[in-house]
Amino acid sequence: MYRTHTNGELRNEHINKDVTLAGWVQKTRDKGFVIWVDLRDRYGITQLIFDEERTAKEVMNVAANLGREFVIQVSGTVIERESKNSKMATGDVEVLVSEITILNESLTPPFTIENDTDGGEDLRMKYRYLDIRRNPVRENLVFRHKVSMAVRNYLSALDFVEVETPYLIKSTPEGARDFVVPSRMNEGQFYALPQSPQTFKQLLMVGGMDRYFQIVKCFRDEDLRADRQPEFTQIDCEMTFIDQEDILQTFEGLTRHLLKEINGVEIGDFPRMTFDHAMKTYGNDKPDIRFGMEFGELNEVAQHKDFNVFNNAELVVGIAVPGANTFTRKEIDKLIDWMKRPQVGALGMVYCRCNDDGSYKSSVDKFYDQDDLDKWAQVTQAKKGDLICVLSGDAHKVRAQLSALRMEMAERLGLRNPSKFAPLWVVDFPLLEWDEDTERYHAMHHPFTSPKPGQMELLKTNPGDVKANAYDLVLNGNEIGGGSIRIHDKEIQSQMFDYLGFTPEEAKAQFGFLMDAFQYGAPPHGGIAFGLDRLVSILGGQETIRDFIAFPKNNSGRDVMIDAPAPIDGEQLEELSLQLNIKS
RNA sequence: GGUCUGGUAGUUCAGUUGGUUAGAAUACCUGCCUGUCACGCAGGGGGUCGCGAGUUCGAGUCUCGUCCAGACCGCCA
Repeated sequence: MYRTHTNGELRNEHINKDVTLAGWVQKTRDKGFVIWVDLRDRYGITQLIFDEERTAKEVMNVAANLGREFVIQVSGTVIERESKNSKMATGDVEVLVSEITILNESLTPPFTIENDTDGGEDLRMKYRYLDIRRNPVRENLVFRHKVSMAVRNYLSALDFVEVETPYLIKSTPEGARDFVVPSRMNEGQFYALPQSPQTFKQLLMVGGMDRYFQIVKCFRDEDLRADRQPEFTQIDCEMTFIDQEDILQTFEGLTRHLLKEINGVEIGDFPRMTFDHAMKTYGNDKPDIRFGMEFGELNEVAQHKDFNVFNNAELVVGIAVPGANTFTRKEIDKLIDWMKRPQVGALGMVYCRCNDDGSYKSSVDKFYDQDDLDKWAQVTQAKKGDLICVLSGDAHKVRAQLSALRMEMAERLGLRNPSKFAPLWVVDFPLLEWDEDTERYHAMHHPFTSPKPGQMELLKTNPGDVKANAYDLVLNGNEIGGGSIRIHDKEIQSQMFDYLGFTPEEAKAQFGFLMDAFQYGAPPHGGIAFGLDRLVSILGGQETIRDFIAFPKNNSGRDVMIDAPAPIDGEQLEELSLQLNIKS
């Protein structure tokens, strides 16, 4: 037996007990006459004591030569400490060691194994197994486990069944790039790793499973972000004989349950907002509604003066940044530069200080008098002390730019409080989205999404206006889930593929299996998928999902610990009938 | 594909206008220390300034290229 207790366990009531402990050496404090060793495991730290009067010389010698992260096993007696440490759970006691075994030595770790490590991101990823020994990382993984279990328990209680779907499937041109896997037994052919189990879960509904979920890895070969990994985990769900309202109710219930169980936060009915309203009011289809700064459209009050920049713009729109009239000219100029960076792409910004005495001072006083500016303030709901920021130009672009400004200002003003939770349903998404590159419409959600009832005809005349039975769940400005009511009729599905530019042959080759299935009594169905990594990080109050993934990839999609991806040897290529054609 | 930031001791960083032997903290090693818990004290070792080229009497510092890391835009149905 390696241990009788963990290192988080011993208390006053264990005094005089003989115990055996095992773990890692966190730190040794060698005073000569006495040596203390902090012994660590997942559960905590227990102080060991070696004392020249009570400890055998050989044992004392071993203790004096312990290094950080050595793995040891000790036996001894629990004793009361002479000086207690109220900051430690085990701080009333220590173990007087009589036997010690070094189970494994350790090199000096390249960074400190402490809550606030001195190690940089890079190094921590390379030695992730050491990083995982640190409390914050370990706690995040345990936190993720708790969320997963809460999801499984909640959905299982509602008769959802977790079914595994295959990872080796078929590549499709829609959506993100696929990761592909060559097939040795089928020369020149490739599997693709799923971007989501979408078609399989629909086939499970055709198969009569009624309610399905799966906590499942998905794969997308696209560039990474702080909140985006090439392999990520979804809570994938699908239900039969339901309409949109059933889905929203069910998964609002799940989310409310998680917020309560995990965060102890009680939230009533989630607000709902149409896609159009979200874009108009927040410039964004995933608005953070923890704070205001709603858009005020100023075309009526700001155009038809002598200011041609506004007169020529499709949209003039502004926000009132609370309490920001204290910004100096220099700070505002810096902000305008920030807005002009290519990442945001604004051409300029007009501002107006709302003075504490009720007067206004704007960067365009030449064109607008106090009455004009007062109207701006009314439209943007600006109060005394605020700073109104106004952008103009192409409506689509300007909304995106103002949205970026809104989020940046919220960040700077500390309005993005991670312990506050503001969920929101965004509904009535457009079915289609115009793609500039290919000059055609493509599915905004995916090609299996059903249009709103009675809108099939509109597809022929105004495809961009067709709304879909599609919805997103937004939490604190992050899309944490999205789904739709699916098409379950072969004819409508064929028409949809047709509108999306698939020839009947292509549609049959790629999704023939699904349309075949629809001919055998496919029931009405729909579902939703949550991004687990993102959900967990938001519930955990943190920004990056990497901290909640045991072995994440870096910015360029590499695993720096195992050094993947890596070349394969000629023999493997030969076996797969592959030849490399590397340029440069 | 693009924009920006960074790369100096094991680690985190400083390094002025281009100028002596490149520093600090921490980690590591040695010794001392009768209750430590961020122990303390004394001493010590430790550098391909990411890599390559250029400018210069002289480059950690300036220029160009390149590699790596991070954030963002494009992309992510």
